[in-house]
Amino acid sequence: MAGKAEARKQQLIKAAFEAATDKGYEHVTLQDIADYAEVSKGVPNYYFKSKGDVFAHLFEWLTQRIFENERAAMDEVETAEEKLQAYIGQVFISPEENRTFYQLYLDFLARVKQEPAYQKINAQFYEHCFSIGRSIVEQGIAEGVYEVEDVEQAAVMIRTMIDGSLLQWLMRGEESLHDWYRDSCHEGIRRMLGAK
Amino acid sequence: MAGKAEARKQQLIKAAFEAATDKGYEHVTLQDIADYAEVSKGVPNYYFKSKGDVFAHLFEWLTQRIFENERAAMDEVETAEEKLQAYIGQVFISPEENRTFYQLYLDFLARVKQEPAYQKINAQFYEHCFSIGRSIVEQGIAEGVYEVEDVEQAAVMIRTMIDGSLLQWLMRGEESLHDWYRDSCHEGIRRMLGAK
DNA sequence: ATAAATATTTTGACCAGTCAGTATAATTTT
DNA sequence: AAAATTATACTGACTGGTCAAAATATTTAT
Repeated sequence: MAGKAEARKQQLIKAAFEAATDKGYEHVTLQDIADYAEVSKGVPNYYFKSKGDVFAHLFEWLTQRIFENERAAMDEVETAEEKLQAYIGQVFISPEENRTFYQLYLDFLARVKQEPAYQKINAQFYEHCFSIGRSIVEQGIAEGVYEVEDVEQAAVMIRTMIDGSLLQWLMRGEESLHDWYRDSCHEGIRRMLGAK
Repeated sequence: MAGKAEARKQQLIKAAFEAATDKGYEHVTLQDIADYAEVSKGVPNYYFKSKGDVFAHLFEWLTQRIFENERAAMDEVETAEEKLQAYIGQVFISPEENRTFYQLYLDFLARVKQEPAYQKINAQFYEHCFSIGRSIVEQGIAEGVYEVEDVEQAAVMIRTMIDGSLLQWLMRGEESLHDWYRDSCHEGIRRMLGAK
């Protein structure tokens, strides 16, 4: 039963996610992961090489999920401007989800330097983000609504703006600024792209 | 000898900074701080309430120092465009310094949620950053080189862009992209400000 | 089909190591 | 000598990982 083992792993990753959301990344112990998954202490180490291995898989799951949601939101609409709006809208999905997901993402980022595995996962995530940016910019140029010299630069800067905005919103801890950051980010990106 | 105690504290903060740079924030122990300061284990606890207290002071020192350097760089020049360039130039001071300082700053950011004291220190830092942004934007408008509707929004977005760029550069781990991110960030901000 | 044998998964006690903080002793300063 | 400062030994709590035994599932033999 290979599927069974995979399901267990998923269960443990989910448990680690919930534990991290509740207690904060750095305070999660193997015991916590086991408790949240309602299994005994030995199980995480049976399915994963180590605690760090559990978190690496969680990081992968997290970034994959964020990316897929963003991509899916964009696929719902047609024009470049609509796609940008859908993208931003999905990124700034809600204060609750953003707090949970982005705080954990930030915890991972802080450890990228120490964990080569994390760096690779994040590089993949960035690549996905850049591909989203590129497709919006290229389409926008084709539609004649954007005007940029360097598509790659614009694609990268879109994500820069998004991460900077989310980070700042999260750090300021003011729930109510969520809409403001979403709109400011959106507006800033449009100005950067020379939107008509 | 009040000055003596203050000097000792400074020595311990510096030691914590060096230890964190070498071993990574989360791996620094009280023993490390003592070792780097070349004192014995009991000393940090004599001058600070706890290890967390040492780090809180380090965080304050770090953000204060970053801000003062930025402000000083700007004061060297006259026009808004020059000030923006000086600001960006100081932010992207060098790959080595950026890696050290910004990695540690990131470690702190990841813990802002858990530590109310950190949140306050960072709020103060942001306030300083925004004041820099405001002064550049206001002067630029007065000089007729920038054109923005909302000064406060522009000021905040400048820092958003900077933090996003530094974060991404740091995460990608490609030393050589440093100049590229500096220039892209600069260019992006100028476009955002509607620079002539 | 049933029982025995084998393989897989789960349990939880345990170990070895770490570390923050404390207590007390020694030393230096005033 | 008294007070302030520093050194050192110690404690108590905690954690990641191990492992032998138990439970459960799967396969094989009768």
